[in-house]
Amino acid sequence: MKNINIKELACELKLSVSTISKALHDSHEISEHTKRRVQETAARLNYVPNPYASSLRGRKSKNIGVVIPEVADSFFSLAINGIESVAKENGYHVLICLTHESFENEKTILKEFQGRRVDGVLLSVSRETSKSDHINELISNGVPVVFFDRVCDEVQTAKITTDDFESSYKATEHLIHQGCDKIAFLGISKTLSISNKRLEGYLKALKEYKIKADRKHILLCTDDTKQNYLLIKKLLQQVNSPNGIVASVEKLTTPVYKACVSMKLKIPEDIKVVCFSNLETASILSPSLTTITQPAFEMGRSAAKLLFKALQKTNFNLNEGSLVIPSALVVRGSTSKAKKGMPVFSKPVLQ
Amino acid sequence: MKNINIKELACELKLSVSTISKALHDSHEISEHTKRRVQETAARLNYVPNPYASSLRGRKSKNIGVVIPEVADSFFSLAINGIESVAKENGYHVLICLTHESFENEKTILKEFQGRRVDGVLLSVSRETSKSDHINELISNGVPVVFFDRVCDEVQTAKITTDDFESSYKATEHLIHQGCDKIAFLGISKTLSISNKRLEGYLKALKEYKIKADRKHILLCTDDTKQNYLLIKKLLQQVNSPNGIVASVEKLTTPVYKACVSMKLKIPEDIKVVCFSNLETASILSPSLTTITQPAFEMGRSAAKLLFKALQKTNFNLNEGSLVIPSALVVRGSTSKAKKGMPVFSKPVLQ
DNA sequence: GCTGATGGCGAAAACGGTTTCGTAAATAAA
DNA sequence: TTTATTTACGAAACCGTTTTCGCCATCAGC
Repeated sequence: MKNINIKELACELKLSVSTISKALHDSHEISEHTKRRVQETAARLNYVPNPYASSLRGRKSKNIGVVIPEVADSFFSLAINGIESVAKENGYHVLICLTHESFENEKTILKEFQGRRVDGVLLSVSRETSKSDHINELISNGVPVVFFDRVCDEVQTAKITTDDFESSYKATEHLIHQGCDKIAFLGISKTLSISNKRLEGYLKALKEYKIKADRKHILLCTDDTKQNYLLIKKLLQQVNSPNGIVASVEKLTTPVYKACVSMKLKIPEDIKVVCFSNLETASILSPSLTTITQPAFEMGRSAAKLLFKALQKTNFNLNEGSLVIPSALVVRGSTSKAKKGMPVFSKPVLQ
Repeated sequence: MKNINIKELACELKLSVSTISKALHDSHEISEHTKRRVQETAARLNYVPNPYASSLRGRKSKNIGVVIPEVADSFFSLAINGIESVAKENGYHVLICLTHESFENEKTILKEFQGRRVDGVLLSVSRETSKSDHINELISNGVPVVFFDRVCDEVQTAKITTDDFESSYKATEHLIHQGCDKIAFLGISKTLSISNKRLEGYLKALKEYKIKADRKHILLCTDDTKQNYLLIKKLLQQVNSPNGIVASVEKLTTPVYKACVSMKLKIPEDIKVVCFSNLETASILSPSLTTITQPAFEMGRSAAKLLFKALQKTNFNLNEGSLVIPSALVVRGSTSKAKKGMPVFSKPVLQ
């Protein structure tokens, strides 16, 4: 059925446009009788308000922007689920914008958001992002921003993160306890908050256990899976080849496993692997993967909740809303000391 | 820097609002000199046009809606990548709406879209969707809809699908060739297009190879992973337990593998598994998973391209744009006849 | 019977752009 | 020189809502 606008609806009901609008918003100015009449006729004639007219007048779009590096990643897709659940509760829509890990893309997107296409932004920065002017400008233009996972420390706003440092420390410590003494760390960025904190946690653990950190064991991966595979393979070919790997992001899982297969290294006998990952399939990998599982859904939810608080109360101070939600180390086969019924190739060196 | 509107910009330049608007849209009515002046000042004063004002007047939102059951799924997240790439090329934004497989949610979302929040819709219906009035109403209100993957046959519009019937046939045939004679099919809906076509392909293969279809081997799974696990376990416990499984959606992978582990059934020795899936980790599962890999990215791109064609040409007939993009059967360990160095427990029955 | 509240509604101004139409000056054609 | 055309711009309508303000009627209080 053809859709009408408020003017036609007013005409049909022989009421003014303003009365219709008020009736549909349940205003106290309008009698119950009229409200019912309006609502019934609106439903009958298939009236759906034009959101742009409302947004223009009301200065709010009922959209929030979610700016993330990519969507084909368990962490981000679970976070989206969390965000969407809160958005829905608040009658909001979710605009997903992908930076594809490009700083330029991120700048372009945030610039556009200054036009008020969205009322607020949930942001997980690209791995190229090291400056934050574009974010501060958005905020200074009145669009609240809440970071989640990948933050810019110098921006004064709420940040929902997980305990990157501690969990990376735990992951590394776990590898050490399992007998690794040459542990590699796979990062994805020199500037990215999470990558650095995870690196620091790793280094702290090495230091604590008196293991000398080796520059050659710290690998900076790229955005390309194929290339990462080659880089990891090269890592495994070097003279002092590692017997443990901490992979700081999920997308490195497949290249790590494949590189090991190609190098005929058995996990966990020859090399043990732990990965920051939310892959549902971690438990059915060959071998099952020990992971640092991030609270992706909760992080999305918390970030969105905070954003909506800021949108509701004008004087809400986002600086005080930051939250750290702990990740969990889930120990599985890829770091076990010896696989049942299988020969042990690597000797535990510590413990 | 504080953001200004077109009126203030006009004031600053001592020009009229209409001249500014035209200059920024590179209208022939405006002199090159003025255009440059306007563009420079606009950039300097940080002018970002309000999209709602434009949308209201111009009757287009520069948004497309993507309505899908869920986002934490490789197929859909890859499809989103494809969609987003095309949207970006066209200067559009992507509004992601999740139905969570609920028909009611789907109806609510499409109803809202009648308000013109989006210029067009890419839709993959929920598994509960069996009627299509809500879709037809949206279309009859002038919002073009392109289906992808999960379609409603009776709706007259473009559909981008993959060869569900054929690939399911191939998957089943492959299992038969590998020696399975009791093959189970795991579906997710009685009404869903893909589920039914895949079921038919499966049945066709059984018939072709003179294998009697067994009602007890056709399982309707739910939306809950835990429950699916239990259902599959029950399937494997029955008297005439299957020695092959065709799982029609990706999310069934984990429960299938876990159910097999719990039943102490070895894949592929005791039971072979093929799954419709775009999981990147398929190749590193234990054992690696034979998949029907759908062209998710391409399907997203094609659907989006078609939608934009319809948005550009007013008389474009979407009925003629339908496309079937073939899936690929990628044979891996979960269906191999015998694993190297491992005893073969199940005997090939056919061939 | 007069004043002050109150309840129920309508007219009109916003919101910030785009687009149509008009017009003055400059240029070209006659 | 006169007329037609082109160039470059401005005024104002318009998109569909929301919201402010004003109005009239009714009613209570005195």
